[in-house]
This record gives sequence, C-alpha cells and structure tokens, in this order.
Amino acid sequence: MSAPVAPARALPWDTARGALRARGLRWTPQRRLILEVLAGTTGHITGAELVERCRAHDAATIPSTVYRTLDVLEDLGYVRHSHGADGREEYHVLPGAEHAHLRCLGCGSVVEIGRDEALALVGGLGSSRGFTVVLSHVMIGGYCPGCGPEVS
Amino acid sequence: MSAPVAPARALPWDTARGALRARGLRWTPQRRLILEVLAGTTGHITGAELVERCRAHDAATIPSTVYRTLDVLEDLGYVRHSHGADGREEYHVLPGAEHAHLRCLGCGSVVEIGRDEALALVGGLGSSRGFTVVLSHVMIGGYCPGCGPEVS
DNA sequence: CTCGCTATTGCAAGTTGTCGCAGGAACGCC
DNA sequence: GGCGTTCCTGCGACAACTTGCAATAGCGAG
Ligand SMILES: [Mn+2]
Ligand SMILES: [Mn+2]
Ligand SMILES: [Zn+2]
Ligand SMILES: [Zn+2]
Repeated sequence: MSAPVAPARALPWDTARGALRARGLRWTPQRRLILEVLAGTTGHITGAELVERCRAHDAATIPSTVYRTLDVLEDLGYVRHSHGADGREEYHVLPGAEHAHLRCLGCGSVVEIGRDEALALVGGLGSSRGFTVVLSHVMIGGYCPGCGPEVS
Repeated sequence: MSAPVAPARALPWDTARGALRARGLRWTPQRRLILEVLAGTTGHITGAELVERCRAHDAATIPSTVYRTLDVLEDLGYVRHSHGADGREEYHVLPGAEHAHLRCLGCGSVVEIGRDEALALVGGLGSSRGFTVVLSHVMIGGYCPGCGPEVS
C-alpha cells in the first residue's frame, strides 16, 4: 500500500492534504487532481495550461475551481505566481531554486538567473533604499542576444 | 486660431500626425481623440481607463480601436506599457523619465527608480549576457521599509 | 475633384481570469 | 452511520484584452 522506497527527494505534494486540513480546508477530488498534475510539472505553468492538463484527466474541470485552488496553494506555499510578458499568470511549481527572471520582449524566452547573480544586481537596494528584494518577484524585461536591441 | 503662447515645454503630441503619415499610417478622428486624451494625461493610465475617458468625449469609442492605437503609439514612441501587479496593462505617457519599478509585495506601493540608478543595477546584463534591458519592463518585487521583510 | 489602394474601423467571437451565489460535499462529532 | 457546520464547486455574468473579417474611409496620384 505505502510506497516502499522514498523517491530521490521527498515530494512536498504528499503533505498537501495534511496542510489543507490543518487550516480547516478540505481535500476534494478536484484539488487532488490539480495537485497530481502539478506534481508532474517542473518549472512554469500558466493557469490556462493547468486547466488544459486537468481537462485531459477530467473533462469536467472548471477554470474557476482551478484558479481558486491555485490561490489556496500559493497561500500554502506550494506554488508561486508571477506575470508573463503579456501579463498572463505564470505559476512556479515549488520547490525550486530561488531565482529571478530575464524575459525577452521579442521572442518571449525566459532565462532564470541564480540567486548570487541576481543579488549582485539588485541586492544593493537593501542598503540604498531599505527595500528587501524578493528574488522570485524580480522580472527584468529586454531583448535577448538573438533578438537584439529593437531596430526602432 | 493658433495658440499665441507656447506652453512651458513643447508637447510632442503635435508631431503625431506627421509621425503617422511618415510611416504610411493614417490620421483618423479616433486616433485624434485618443491622442487628445493622452495629451491631457500625466503619468500612468490603463487601457481600460483610456477607453473610459475617450467615451466621455465620444460614447461610440470602441475598445479594440483604442488598444490597437496604443500599439501604434508605442511603436512610434509616444507611450510605453508595462504590467501592473495584477498583470493588467499600464501605459506610461511620454515624455517621461525612463524608469524601472519597485513594487512592495506587502502594501502594493510602487516606487519608480530613475534611469541612472536602474541602469547601475541591471545595465550590466548588456555586457555579461548580451541582454538589452528595457527599463519599463524591469519590475523588482520585495518589501518596502514600512512593510519590512515578511515575518513568514 | 475623382479614383483606387490599403490602412483602419466596427463588430463579433475568443481568451484568460475574477466574482457572487446557491446547492452540494467534506469533515468533525456524536 | 447520521448530522450539522462550513467550505467548495459549478455556473453565469463580467472585466480586460485580442484577433479575424468585411466594409469604410484616409490619402496620394492623376
Ligand atoms: Mn522561473
Ligand atoms: Mn511608472
Ligand atoms: Zn529574444
Ligand atoms: Zn510596503
């Protein structure tokens, strides 16, 4: 019944049911499906993509339920969202290394820059302005080498 | 007929018609109204707000025309857009100092940081990664002095 | 002034979310 | 196993854009 061998690293998803119940929230089939899909995802996923993937398993999936569940999961720390170049939501599936984003306004590509490199750039705002930077919410837009500076 | 006294600083809006025609684009009543409203705006305005204000002058204003005109004006350099905390569009009416944004995840306040200060932070990405930063699309999230680091 | 090319508009439908509401479903407690 | 509380879900309406298409209307040429 129980998994005999632990995976390389313990997935936090297994704790979701308990985390929900501990807050007086409920474990429902819809939430279970959403968690399952997220557990099989690495990196980023948009709300619309998640709806799509859930529909592949259960055609009756309702968008508002998915979006509300994402809100709950963000409160619990299972995902974290940001907004893409077009303003659409983009969820980071945790756990993942803390990182900032470089987004190309031309081709839409996203490059993640690690904690150290990112802090070297914007960490100074802490001393200069008393502003505590949260790396996952650092988004730097511009043009990648391939797209180059806009000819304008 | 003509304004006898030039305003404190020449508005670039007067050049819009010529800028459009120079590109083979057309000067229409709809575009003229949108330009007039923008000329009377300082700072930020969302697409929806612009539609609203245009409707105050001409109830027949169509959203898609406004959004398409904003795209054209952005190409011409009259406005520049970014995305607010909720991902919605936010247009910066130019001329205005080029700047990046610092957004507090606690209270939602937004502080603009000037071109020089911003470039000192992220401009180095040009040489280190060949990435041409566009300041209006630089969003740095974190906590302002008033909100402090999250207790978490 | 008239004509023709084609940019632009208005409209309708689609996308991505958000919100209020009423019925249904978890869950703790007998 | 039954009950009641309260959370959730499904649904419909709405907000903010976006896109395709056919008809209209700028604008330069003649
Ligand atoms: Mn990322
Ligand atoms: Mn600004
Ligand atoms: Zn690119
Ligand atoms: Zn704050």
